[in-house]
Amino acid sequence: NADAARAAILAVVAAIPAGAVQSYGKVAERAGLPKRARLVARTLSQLPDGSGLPWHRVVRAGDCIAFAPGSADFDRQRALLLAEGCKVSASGRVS
DNA sequence: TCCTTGACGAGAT
DNA sequence: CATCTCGCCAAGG
Repeated sequence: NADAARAAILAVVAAIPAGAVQSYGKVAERAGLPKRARLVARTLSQLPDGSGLPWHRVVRAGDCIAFAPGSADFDRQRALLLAEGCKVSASGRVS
């Protein structure tokens, strides 16, 4: 049943509107997997490049980017968010 | 099988 | 704010 959970998570992520963000915990909750934020994170981490999914709209609780500021991943995600109109501080907080 | 590691989260200090 | 402590749980060693 791990596949069903994975599919549910991807579906929820795909449904996040451009310009908005959702926390790992919220995504898990909406996917019917309460208390499974880590599973969401793990699932996204294994996403192949160019999967088409808006993985960058998923952030930590409190709306901050999950990667370390300065890391390549952090910069990638920040750029994608800024590109669709989100305000993201240098520290990674999103509004 | 046990132990360690995380794109995590909430609460207490 | 910055740390810590727990709870959670799939993977990989």
